[in-house]
Amino acid sequence: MSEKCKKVYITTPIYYVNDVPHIGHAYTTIIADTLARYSRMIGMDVFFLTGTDEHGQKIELAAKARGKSPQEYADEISNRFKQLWGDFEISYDKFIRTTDPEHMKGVQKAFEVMVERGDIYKDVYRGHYCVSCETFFTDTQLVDEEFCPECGRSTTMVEEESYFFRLSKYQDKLLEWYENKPDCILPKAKRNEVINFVKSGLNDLSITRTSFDWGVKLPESMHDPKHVMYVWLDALMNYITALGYGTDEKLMDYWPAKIHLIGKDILRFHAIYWPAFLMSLGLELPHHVAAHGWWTRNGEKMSKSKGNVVDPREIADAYGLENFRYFMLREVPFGQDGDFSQRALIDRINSDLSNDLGNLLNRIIGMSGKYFDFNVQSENVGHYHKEELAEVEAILANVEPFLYEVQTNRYLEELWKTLRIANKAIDTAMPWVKMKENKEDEAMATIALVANILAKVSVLLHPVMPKTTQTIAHALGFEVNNESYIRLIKEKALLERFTIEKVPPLFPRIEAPLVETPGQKAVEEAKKEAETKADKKSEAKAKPTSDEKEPEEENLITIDQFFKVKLKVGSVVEAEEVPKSKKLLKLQVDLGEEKPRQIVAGIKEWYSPEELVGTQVCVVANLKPAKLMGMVSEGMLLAAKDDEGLCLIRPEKPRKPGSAIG
RNA sequence: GGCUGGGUAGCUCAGCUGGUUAGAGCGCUGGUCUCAUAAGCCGGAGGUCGGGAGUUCAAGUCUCCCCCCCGCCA
Repeated sequence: MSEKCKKVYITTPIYYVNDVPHIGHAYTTIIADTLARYSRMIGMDVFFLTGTDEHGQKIELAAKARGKSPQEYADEISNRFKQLWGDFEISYDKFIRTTDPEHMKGVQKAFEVMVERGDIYKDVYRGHYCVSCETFFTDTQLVDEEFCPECGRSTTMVEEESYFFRLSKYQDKLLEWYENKPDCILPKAKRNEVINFVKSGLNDLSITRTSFDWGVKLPESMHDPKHVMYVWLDALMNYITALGYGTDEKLMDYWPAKIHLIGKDILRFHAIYWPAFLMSLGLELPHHVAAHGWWTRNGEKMSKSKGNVVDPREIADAYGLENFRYFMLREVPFGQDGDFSQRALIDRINSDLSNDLGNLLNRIIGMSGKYFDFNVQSENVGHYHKEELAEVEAILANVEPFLYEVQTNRYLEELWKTLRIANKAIDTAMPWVKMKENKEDEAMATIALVANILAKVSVLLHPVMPKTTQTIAHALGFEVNNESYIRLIKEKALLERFTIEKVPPLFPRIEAPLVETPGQKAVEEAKKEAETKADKKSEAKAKPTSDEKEPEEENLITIDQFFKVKLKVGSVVEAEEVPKSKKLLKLQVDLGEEKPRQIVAGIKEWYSPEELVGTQVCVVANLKPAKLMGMVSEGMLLAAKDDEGLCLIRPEKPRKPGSAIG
């Protein structure tokens, strides 16, 4: 952050109220909170925004299904977010809702400006509409030119009057932006994706709808009351309406945003549409759009249907909010997906927080108490520990950029290097030996060195763990704030003296998982993991070379879960090669339904079309349709493969097409 | 199918413009101190750097081909 921009504006996305808060929301918000706290600590004037996105047909319908008005429903979910952020002590300055009157006015104002700029025109929107999903799709999104990519049902062509935004007009300007500001999109790898997308050509954007009501109406000046704004136009504008755009603009000098934190799923909207809107409005572009990855379970995306959703509140309650924050920010490189497991969380807490950080404080408390009645002076640190000091300062002088690039994992890693230096210094200097030799100055210098390192780390760790670091600071006899930041970090100074206070261990070690809910499966697994681990330890000592078998790592499923997969016998009625494909055959398979299913299978290397026709196969019948080389595939064949090749799994005797397998 | 980014120790990953015995953290393991939360510190175990070919005095690091994974697009 350069000196000239003292104002720092940080945002999370506004969360859509069709879902209650989950770990992904918590992750984004905690990153943003950390950046906001850091910026405040170093003396910036920070405005930190979060909120909820509440318009759109989905909300309208969800409300109706619950017998509520959209507003009632939105209020309810929006409150859930507000409550969670309250409980998580998120330091936001404003919580915006797209149903706020000021926001809606601001969006209308923006619409008018875009019209004046000649960037909006009226036309007809043609799209393929899936009644079941209530969603429009373009030609290219359709599967086999007809079917819904979401649910596989057939779609109908619908035409609707709509206003369009001239996105195409901004293609070159966007490319210039990406070119001139290499770090406008973080992480860098994502930037290429965006550039590619833009280079491939931008279509103008349909930005209004007439098919539902729950949204921001067009401005009066348009005299077109049947249109409402499409959700993305409405939603993205929150970043400026929150500052009063179009109403009371006194906060607008926080613009442009320092950083928009988002999940990778909404990168396109933030890296393409949003900057184009801003250009149209004649506003500056944000400095960074930073997209993070997902939290997964065993590599799979969390979802309600899989029952593997992790509740952030539950984890934070069990393990401590700040430990949880530390874990999320330390565990995974920014932009990458991270796998959540209690094992990983526990390992982080034990090795990083208990062993390295917490224990260091205890060592200081122990020695200072025993040898110096809890009073330690730093006067001889420079004399006895010049090298360690220099090493630590060199590391700490270079950590800031990691935070700006949202490389929180690297940032924390660097801080921990200094803790290692501190722990090592104690072992090398051995103050207890020095005390016996009556070298009290040296012993005190070592303790003061370590106390200073811990003090500096506390300051830089404060944005991540606000309360814990304050506890550490208090135990050392100081306060984390802008003043101590300037003194300890900016000026690289030492605290002259420490008045140490004995506190109980900050991070008790955790032996076994503390939570039992993230899906029954997950619990058992976590328990088993812990037990195995414990067993291994004790067994290793008792009988080092036992031939114990590793317990099955595979996840056991219940019979109910198995029966979710509908397996059926099918007869191959047609088969043909897929041109240009080395692997694929296109089959028509009779599953006893009205008409045969089309199944595209990667078996060309092992089977010819001729030998398949008339034979029977086993088919996964309720697989979501997929599009392979432009052809829809409505199922999957069962087959076995080893290094000698692939063979199909077939019924031993012919069965009626459609017979269930189970 | 097109285009990014990857495939490096059990795990997660560093390795810039090619150059001495390929690194870190965690895990495992041997040792050691005692101020400390059975923590710390020191050491070890050895990974054909996805496969193959090539360029070079020299390649994880460049070129070509192939295999596999993630992502974006079609």
